[in-house]
Amino acid sequence: MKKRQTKGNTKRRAPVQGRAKKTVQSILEATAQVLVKEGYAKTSTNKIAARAGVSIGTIYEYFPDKDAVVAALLNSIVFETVKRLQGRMASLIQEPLPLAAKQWLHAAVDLLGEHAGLARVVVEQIPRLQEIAAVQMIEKQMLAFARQMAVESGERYNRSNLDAGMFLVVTMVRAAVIGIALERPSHLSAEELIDELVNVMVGYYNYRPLRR
Amino acid sequence: MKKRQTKGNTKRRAPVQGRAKKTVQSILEATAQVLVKEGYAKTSTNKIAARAGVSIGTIYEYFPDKDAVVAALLNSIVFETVKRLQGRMASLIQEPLPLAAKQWLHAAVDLLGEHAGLARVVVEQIPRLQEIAAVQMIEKQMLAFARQMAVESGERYNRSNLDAGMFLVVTMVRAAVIGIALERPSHLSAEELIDELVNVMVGYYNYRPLRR
DNA sequence: AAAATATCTGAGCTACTATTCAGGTTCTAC
DNA sequence: GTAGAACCTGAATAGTAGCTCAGATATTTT
Repeated sequence: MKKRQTKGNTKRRAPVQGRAKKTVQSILEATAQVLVKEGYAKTSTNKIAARAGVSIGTIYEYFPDKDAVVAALLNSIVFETVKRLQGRMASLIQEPLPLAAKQWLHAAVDLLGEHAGLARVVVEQIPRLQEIAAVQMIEKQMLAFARQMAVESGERYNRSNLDAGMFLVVTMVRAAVIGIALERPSHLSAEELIDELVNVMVGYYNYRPLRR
Repeated sequence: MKKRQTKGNTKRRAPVQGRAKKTVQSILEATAQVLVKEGYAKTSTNKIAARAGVSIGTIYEYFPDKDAVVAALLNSIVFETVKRLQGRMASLIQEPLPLAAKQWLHAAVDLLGEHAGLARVVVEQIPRLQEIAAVQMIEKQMLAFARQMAVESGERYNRSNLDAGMFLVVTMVRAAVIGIALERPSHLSAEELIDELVNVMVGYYNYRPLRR
């Protein structure tokens, strides 16, 4: 079935003519649809080809394997969205931190919410998510925020618990954002959950343990 | 391949003789090994049977399908471990909360850490994890802690932000525990991460926003 | 318009997969 | 010791997976 060992031919043609670019685009769109409808495990290159209205061979003209198609889809969605939000993001740096954090969180929750069906599949079914470039990019932004909040919160941190704190903040905020966007109980609004999440963060950064 | 629709025959024999119980046990052990070695997607009933040294038919004598085998494995591990920790858990209720939380977190991190290889596969590759009884059981305990801490922390909460806070705490602590047990960078000890996690919680519960 | 290149097709190959079932073996109860 | 239940076997069924490749079609370059 697989031949993961003999990687050999990971390179494929890049589309150069207009029609080929459209073909690739339709493959990505079909991939999103099949993923949402069938889940990752039942998504096959044959189904993608059928839905895209292209022959199976065409997929392998541009992608070395199934995972490459999925990775390309995710990268295209995230990079496109990040580009759209870039302006808003840039202006955030000037604002007072809790407010900036709040807006960043809103943007992140919205991004996931817009593609909820796909995001659900991606988050809970796709293995090796961390290896995808687009995901790494977003986490890097989160880390920047976390570090800045820690720095501004003053002298409590030494080298070691700064690292620990940042690791936790990144891990926990990621989970919270995903939870708010995809698993939020209907009686809670994203708005109030984000407010409360900011409270968690501010509470933590303001907190001074009695003695260490 | 599958016939999820026509569920029909979900019932199988339960082992009654000693030899059958041993067989089932060896199937579960083999399942754990194959899962760790191959990952969920590449785990097949045939591989499990081969590793367990039983014929493929035997698996279907006791389990209706592949997922049932995996679910049985997880339930057996968690229930067994929970039973082992039951005494420790019970005595926790009396202790002051931050300390109790800390010990509970330690137990949870240890539990995952003891089965790290398997836990990694389970957490990142197994779909519909929430449906497994053993998982629900652990989350329920977590919720109990979160609620008690909120109650003891006094009058800040109204109905709505109490719910929001609990949702966040459960979501975030789950992610933190998994992260500490499975993705902890080597220069950070579980000990200090747990301490810092308790700080996050206590900081949050003590925090009083300026105005609402 | 011919040659070169890009694009696309789909039958076909191999390697699995989950699951069944007819029949054999071992145990337990009478 | 014999009937019947419990247990176990493994060839067989029917299906899907990923992926290749020889060749057809379309576009661009010369």
